[in-house]
Amino acid sequence: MSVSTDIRKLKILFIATKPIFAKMDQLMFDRFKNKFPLDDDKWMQYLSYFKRMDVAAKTTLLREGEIAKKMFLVEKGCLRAWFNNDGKDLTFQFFLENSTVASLESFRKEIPSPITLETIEPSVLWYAHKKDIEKIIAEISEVPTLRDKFINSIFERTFDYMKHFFSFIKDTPEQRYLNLIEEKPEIIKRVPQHYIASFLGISTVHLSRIKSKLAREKQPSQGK
Amino acid sequence: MSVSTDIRKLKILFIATKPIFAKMDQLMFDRFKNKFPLDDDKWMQYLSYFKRMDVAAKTTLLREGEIAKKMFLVEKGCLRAWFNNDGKDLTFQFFLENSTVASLESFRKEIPSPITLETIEPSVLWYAHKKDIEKIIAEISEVPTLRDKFINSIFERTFDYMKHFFSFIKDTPEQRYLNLIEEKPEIIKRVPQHYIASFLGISTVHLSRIKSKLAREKQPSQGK
DNA sequence: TTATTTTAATAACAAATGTTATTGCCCGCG
DNA sequence: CGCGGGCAATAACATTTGTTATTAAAATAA
Repeated sequence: MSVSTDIRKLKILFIATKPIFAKMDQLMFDRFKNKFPLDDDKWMQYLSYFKRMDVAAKTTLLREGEIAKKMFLVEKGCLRAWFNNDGKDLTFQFFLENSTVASLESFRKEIPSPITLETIEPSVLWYAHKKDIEKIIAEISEVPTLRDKFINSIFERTFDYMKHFFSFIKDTPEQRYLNLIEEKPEIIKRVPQHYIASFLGISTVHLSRIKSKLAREKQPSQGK
Repeated sequence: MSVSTDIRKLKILFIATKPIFAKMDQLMFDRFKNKFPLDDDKWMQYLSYFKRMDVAAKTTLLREGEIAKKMFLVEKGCLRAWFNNDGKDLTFQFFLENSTVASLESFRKEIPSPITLETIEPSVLWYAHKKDIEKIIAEISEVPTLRDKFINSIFERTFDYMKHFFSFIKDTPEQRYLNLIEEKPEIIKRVPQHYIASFLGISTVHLSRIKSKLAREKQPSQGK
């Protein structure tokens, strides 16, 4: 259980990914612009920074200890961020379509990443290198309205983490599970349960118990 | 227990505070500059935005539901941020000397604050109004180096919340308590234990148990 | 000082949660 | 197809944690 860093996790980026230098389609283009709100002209300049990659499930994109040099955007698929604690694989975040993905602290400070990034489903990602992302951010930062939008997005992330932390001091695990169903139903549907358990801060057994309890409460009478 | 929003909590700012329009001293000046890194000239322009206030312990600076229009800096004293959940008073953050204090989400988005800000000790604070803080931030944002520093500080806050959240999925309450002793020993010394308990996500009784267990382990033999 | 209120420790009991082990299902791979 | 591994449900038991109540100490106010 603490032994097996299994073989799939050892696949390295350039082995697993076979980058495909496809053209970014309109949908993806719009998503990027939402994250990095430059106008179209500027964008055309920068599009070449981004490369598409097609990866299998359980592919590691960044390993704990490495320094994050790329930022990813999810066109299709599902990822998780996790760290190892005492032999246990603890998942603390999920990423679905339209998310930007990076080991944020490693990316910004160029320190070894405390976390691992890994696909859960086969995924289509776009990535760019830190240097190039920084060029875009620098450009954004010169325009007051864009800059505000960018800064807002950072604050929003902070608020998200705050709220998640709040739920650990105010909610029971059952309530946290219900919140997740309410707020991110896609996660429940697409992510294996044992990953969700660690995200909620409980054991897999306990999550299973919560589910069966909820199921029981919902249909107290279910004649044969 | 859930009933008493006692009288002291109802003291309102301008009753409790008696603003003293003192001159900001050199130490405080330096602290501000650390948070809002403008050069001295600019600072002189802005100093008048800040007002000093002297408040008693248990004074409410911002009540849940109000919109935050001020940001505070702590010259001396200790504050906490808390919210009410199901009749329980849950503390999620402490502020000591040299902290900036605000209901961040309320301050930025001008929405009712989900939290209450309250002094724990008699405190000396400096505050400025949102409009004025925004002027300073706008100015900072025009200078690339200062802007980077500012953005970094936002990220740092995000990382702090992330790490605190991590500790809820990887550590036992006992370990979280030990971490707090290690990382913020001042908090342990100055903050009543029942506030620390909710910060750690446990009951007061349980924190008390943890403490006595640790004390027991430390001195297994303590002859008469 | 005396009287109140706040805070902390402890015990006793109840409830929640973790651990380990077992079983069965499902799915991808040979 | 059939096999093996990953995944989920469940049971049984151990441990942790919460709740309520009691008491004492400490801080604060009158």
